[in-house]
Amino acid sequence: MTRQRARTMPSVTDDDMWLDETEQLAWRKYLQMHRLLFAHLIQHQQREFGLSAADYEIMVNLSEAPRGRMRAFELGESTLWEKSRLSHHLKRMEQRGLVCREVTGNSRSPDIALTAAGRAAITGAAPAHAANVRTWFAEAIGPERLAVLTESCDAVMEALESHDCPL
Amino acid sequence: MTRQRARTMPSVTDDDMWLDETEQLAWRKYLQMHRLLFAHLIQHQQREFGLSAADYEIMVNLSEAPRGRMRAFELGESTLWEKSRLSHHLKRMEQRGLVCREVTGNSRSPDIALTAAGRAAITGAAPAHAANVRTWFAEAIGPERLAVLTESCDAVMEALESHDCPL
DNA sequence: TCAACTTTGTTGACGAATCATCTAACTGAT
DNA sequence: ATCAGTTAGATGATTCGTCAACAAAGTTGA
Repeated sequence: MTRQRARTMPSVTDDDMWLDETEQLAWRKYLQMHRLLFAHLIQHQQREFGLSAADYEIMVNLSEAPRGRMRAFELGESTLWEKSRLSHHLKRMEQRGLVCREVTGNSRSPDIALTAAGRAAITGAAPAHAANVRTWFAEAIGPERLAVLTESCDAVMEALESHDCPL
Repeated sequence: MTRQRARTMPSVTDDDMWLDETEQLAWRKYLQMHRLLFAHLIQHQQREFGLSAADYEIMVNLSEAPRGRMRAFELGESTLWEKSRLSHHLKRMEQRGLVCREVTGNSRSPDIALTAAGRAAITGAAPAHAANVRTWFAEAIGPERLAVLTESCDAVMEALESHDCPL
């Protein structure tokens, strides 16, 4: 599996630098699948519930939090978003009335909490979203291949962690 | 009361609407893997070569085209981008000197072609990109699982096409 | 107590993506 | 030839995401 025939200098004409046919196909198909799947999921959710993927991600995290409230940086950790993106997006969601900032007794930065409208929005959207993920992803792939996919995801993430890049 | 299992109609209270543990895990892991993988790929390419994922996608298509030139709508078909996104992005790439618009003999809309600088940019970046995709994706997953993944992608795309949504 | 440092969060500017709209060119039928 | 319908492409407004800089606390240490 390792690439034998390593040369002294990388060159664009050197086949070893490139993906072979199968890898190429797998990669392109993966890219296409991901793009299509997300186009469908997002479009659905946007059209039916007015929630973007970003909105949804925030609100799922909030709704699963112990008391329905989290500090902004905790949201940042679970979503892996940049803090500025998070800040900007929370401001917009606050203006739309989906979340609010509430100061807890002590004088730390405020918690982010779902408003009643916000909670209604996810609980309204979640079933349809779950159903879509199920039919288009989980059921389409099927249990055996899904298990393999999960392994593959682990393998990729391990490779990312071990191989150079601390990101 | 609402907990009894509906048989005839789908319902939000029906367990069948939700993802089970395994599906849930698979989906979240997939989301996380994709996010991490792309963060690494894009960051690398951006940092080392100043090319975004979008730039790269355009230029790969152009470099593989018969005579290194394509009509804009052909690029649109192979990238699956919206035409306005394509138009905006091509304008920016043109301003950066990566591509140019060239009118071919007859009076149709101009072809999009790589400039010398543009060609140099991909041929410079492509090996590193291919190597990254290989180590982080193809080799990490391994040939057997990669084959299964490819099947899964096909299955998802079929499901998307058959099931309602014309997108 | 004071200064350096880290953590948490905000802001503004700019690049990128989407949507709706608009234009020009091609197609084809009368 | 002309009018309608489609296709290819551009544009502007709006929104989203990133980057860099900033600010306000909290922490550590002399």
